[in-house]
Amino acid sequence: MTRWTTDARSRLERAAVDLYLERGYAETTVAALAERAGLTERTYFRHFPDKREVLFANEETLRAALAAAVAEAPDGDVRSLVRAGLDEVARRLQPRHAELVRRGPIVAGHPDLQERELIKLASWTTTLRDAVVARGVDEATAALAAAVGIAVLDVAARRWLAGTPDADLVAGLHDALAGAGDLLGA
Amino acid sequence: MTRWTTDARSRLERAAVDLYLERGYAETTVAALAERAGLTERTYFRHFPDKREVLFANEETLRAALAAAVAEAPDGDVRSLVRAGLDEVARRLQPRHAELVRRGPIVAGHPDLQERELIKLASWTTTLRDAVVARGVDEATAALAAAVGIAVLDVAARRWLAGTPDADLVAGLHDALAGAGDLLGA
DNA sequence: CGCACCGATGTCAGCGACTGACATCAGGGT
DNA sequence: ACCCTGATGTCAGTCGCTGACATCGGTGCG
Repeated sequence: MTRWTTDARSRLERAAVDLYLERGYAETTVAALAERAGLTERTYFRHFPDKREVLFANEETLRAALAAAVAEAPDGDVRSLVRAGLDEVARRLQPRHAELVRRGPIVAGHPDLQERELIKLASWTTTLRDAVVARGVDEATAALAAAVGIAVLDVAARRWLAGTPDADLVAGLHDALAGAGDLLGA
Repeated sequence: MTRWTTDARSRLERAAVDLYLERGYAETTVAALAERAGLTERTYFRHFPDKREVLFANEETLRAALAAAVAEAPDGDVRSLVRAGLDEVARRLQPRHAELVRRGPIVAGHPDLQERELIKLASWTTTLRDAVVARGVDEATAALAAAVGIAVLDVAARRWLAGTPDADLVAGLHDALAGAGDLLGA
């Protein structure tokens, strides 16, 4: 029983997706967004550092899960470490198909938002690299494996988002990894 | 003999690097940058769409060269097409080691600039993919090969920038490609 | 029970990135 | 000579974002 509703943050997230879809991202003012959530512009900026971040709030959770999965993976081989991490992310993405499909067009339509998405991906890459290094792999190998792994995950995820909601992302990821192996190894 | 010096654009580019290094990116005002170049803030924005782009002006040239290299590559195999593109970029990057090392810390210190750099990389990926598709490769394979190829190039380039100016980026790229093949194909 | 403190929010003023509209002015072509 | 073009300057305004300070219900402590 607090004075303020405790879901300010999620109200802002919903208001953002709604308004960005209704009026477009560029045409939506942070003030308008906050008002839709029953808050002030200033309060918005206490929850999110800028106008874009509201669309990427949960990515941090995925990053942590990625690191944890690598840390707890049973085997010490580079390939299986990376795969453990990627699989975990894929598993967690799977139930969010609808949400991501809804958010997709917003991001696709605005370079600013694409940039933000790309830097999240890049942070996954460094996270994955560091987690693999922590398991005893040398830096150079880890950096290469992480970069390639995340790149493949990205391709698989895009394919998955373009398909039906019940398509299996984990399976798609494995296909893509195999495909990449064919391309590079032949 | 025009009324205005024709090198306004390059003056802005030099002023930007200088000031971003002297005072820092965030602390540098576009107005100050333009003044250093003997111009007005408004004029700056007629040459570059925003405060960051001045640091990435020539990337477009590289993108075009990447597309051209793939289009003119002799062999039709996916691997050699991608490799032709990556090699061309690496070759053109080689002489720019000093410049890139100088620009590196600026970009590294500011997420905004990293984002811009990442979206340039992403545009290389789609360019490469489209160029490979134009050579008759199916879309899915091309997308995967382009994503992995650019990711490997990125890793190789970072390694190269961390080393001595005379290190061979093309050779480093080939090493990285081989390394990625080992990782995925084993 | 009262009170002092805390934490989420509101208010206000201000900076800087970016844009649209209009003015200026040398050079080039007619 | 004259008009037109293109790069620039000037001005006003919007919006993202921030620091400083005020507000006020809840919480815990005496």
